[in-house]
Amino acid sequence: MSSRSSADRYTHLRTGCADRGLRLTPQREVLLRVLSEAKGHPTGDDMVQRVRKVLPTVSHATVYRNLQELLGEGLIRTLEVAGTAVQFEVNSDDHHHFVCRRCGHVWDVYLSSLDVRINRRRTELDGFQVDRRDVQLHGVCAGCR
Amino acid sequence: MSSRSSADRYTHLRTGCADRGLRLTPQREVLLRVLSEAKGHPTGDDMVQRVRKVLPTVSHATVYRNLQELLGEGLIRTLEVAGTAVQFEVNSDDHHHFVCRRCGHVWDVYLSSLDVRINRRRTELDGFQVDRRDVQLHGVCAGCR
DNA sequence: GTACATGCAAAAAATTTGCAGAGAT
DNA sequence: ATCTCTGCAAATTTTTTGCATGTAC
Repeated sequence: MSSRSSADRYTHLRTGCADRGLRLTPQREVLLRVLSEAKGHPTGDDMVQRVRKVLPTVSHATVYRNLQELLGEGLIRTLEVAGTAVQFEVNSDDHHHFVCRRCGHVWDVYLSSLDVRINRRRTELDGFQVDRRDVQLHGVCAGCR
Repeated sequence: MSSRSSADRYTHLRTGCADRGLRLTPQREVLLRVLSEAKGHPTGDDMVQRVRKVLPTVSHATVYRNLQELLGEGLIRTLEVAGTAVQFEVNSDDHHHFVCRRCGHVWDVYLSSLDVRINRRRTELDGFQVDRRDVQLHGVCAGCR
């Protein structure tokens, strides 16, 4: 309900890494910090730039590899915005998104309730583990109408 | 409810283009056909290859430009799968998706009901036009567990 | 000590752009 | 005649890979 603080997010990511046996290298540590402090929806390259403010020699490869790893562990997630680089977001608040199909901008959407009922007859998900339900509203924002 | 046929999808796309003043060039016509017949979630480059089966000289630029245009008009949509090319899908059935965070594969999910209530106090969407509500389930598929 | 992580540098993949000419209305 | 659309070709952007070296545990 209440927004999680940046420090909380950092702790959550750090614990998540530890639990999964991911070592806490300086590069990864800075990335986690950057992620936990991120507002909006930075791209992979954004992240490289931000980490470089602290560790100027960090390589693209390292940041991208780490992002992939965190994604695979479910610690961060991505957003779909066609025609741009993948945008990342830290798993924290339970919020959703509106994406404008004209300008591609993303707005956060908070729900007061969400009821999703899967049609099991038409959907094959046996043995699947569902960790998250994301709602994306698509349309045209006020500025683009 | 029932699946729309490929011919119906094609008609829908073609009408959509006409309504918006998009000319029906041979290249665009083949692309619409390819889109309407697409199973799964082809990438931009997939689409180039498929159009080239009919028009071998079509350029990347043309296909990508057209995809962007159709996206902007809301006639097709994209899916988010980190670490892959953008995947497209024709606006047709009212289905949703499960994305495996390990292998990145996408499964179609059909819902028997969907109730989304926006918290207006916390969400600023005044003057926004919402055309679609997409649910993405995230987790780990049976094969990756 | 050992598996994991990084840097480097290059390659691969994906997408966009400018411009001149062709085609639709 | 005009405005849209295309092809070409190159550039840009984004992401990944292989391998030798370094380091957290």
